[in-house]
Amino acid sequence: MSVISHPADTPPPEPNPGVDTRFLESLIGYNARRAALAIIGHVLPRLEPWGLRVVDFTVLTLIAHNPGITSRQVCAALDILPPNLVGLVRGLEQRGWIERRDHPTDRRAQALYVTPRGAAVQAQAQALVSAVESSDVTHLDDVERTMLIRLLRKVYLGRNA
Amino acid sequence: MSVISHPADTPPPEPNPGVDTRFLESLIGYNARRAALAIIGHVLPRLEPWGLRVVDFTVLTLIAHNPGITSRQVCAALDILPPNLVGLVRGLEQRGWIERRDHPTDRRAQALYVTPRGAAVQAQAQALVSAVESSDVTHLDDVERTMLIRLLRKVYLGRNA
DNA sequence: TATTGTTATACTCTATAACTATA
DNA sequence: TATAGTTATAGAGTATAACAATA
Repeated sequence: MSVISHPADTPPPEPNPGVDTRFLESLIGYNARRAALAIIGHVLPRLEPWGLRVVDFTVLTLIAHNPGITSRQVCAALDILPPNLVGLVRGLEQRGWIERRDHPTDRRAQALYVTPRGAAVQAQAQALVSAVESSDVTHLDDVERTMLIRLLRKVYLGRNA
Repeated sequence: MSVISHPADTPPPEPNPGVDTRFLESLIGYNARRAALAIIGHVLPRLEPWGLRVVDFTVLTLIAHNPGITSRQVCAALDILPPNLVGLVRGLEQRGWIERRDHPTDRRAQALYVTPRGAAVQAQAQALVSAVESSDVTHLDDVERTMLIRLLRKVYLGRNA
């Protein structure tokens, strides 16, 4: 595919009058990707003031909502490979937003916690992300939004929507 | 975010029992991305026998459906940057699936066409992709599928669904 | 023997700058 | 002056192998 991301907030690709894209537009994968990139395109520049990328926000959020979570669990939840998480965690730690403590029962692992400052940043960013999703995507009413999420979950989970 | 792609057909990430991902799961962007990656994960290995990646298939399809289309138009339709398309077009050409001819009116541009072999490959691949989408994603009935696509288009186009 | 976190590294994907030949 | 296609290259993002410490 490719329907890509770009500099940050490039205008949405088409409509490209002369070109027939009907087959691609009949594919759920194509449309889901375009929708995801459109939303990320809106969220990205609004997180930039904090120096947060979407991944950073996602990891920070997961730690905020799951005090004491391990790196391994973050990796599993977000499907990030362990080597690629190392830098993300280090970045958040260096900015004083999270801290690592000894894991209570497993001395190999480390328990991750947000600091008070990290919690504040996360809360603001979360509010902002929620707002962007339900304002920029406000072409959808609540029923449609709920329906859309249910259908998407059905696609990637298979029935347990 | 990250909910990534992986080796090719890694099992879908979670469910990760202990971890609270409720906020992320309330986001359309998160769910759309997961759905897109799940589908791509199914399509990818099935295109591999032809040596086609998803981008290759998308470009080939666009040329097949739009004889005489220019590189610039392909870029605009798929939101690929021109430098990144060069290698894709060259690859398809070297395999004898597309050819470039002089553009009838603009001597800077070149018109792209599928060859008979290219058309055959594209038709098979298209049938396969359609089949994968409506079998692996068959958790959705036709009504749901139509609804899902309409809602996704509404997200990235804004009303003209 | 398997797992956690880590380093180092490779590979792919996406983006920028700059050039040529036309328009 | 602007656009189509191209080269070269830089930078993200994603993946693999291998190791020390612990389970």
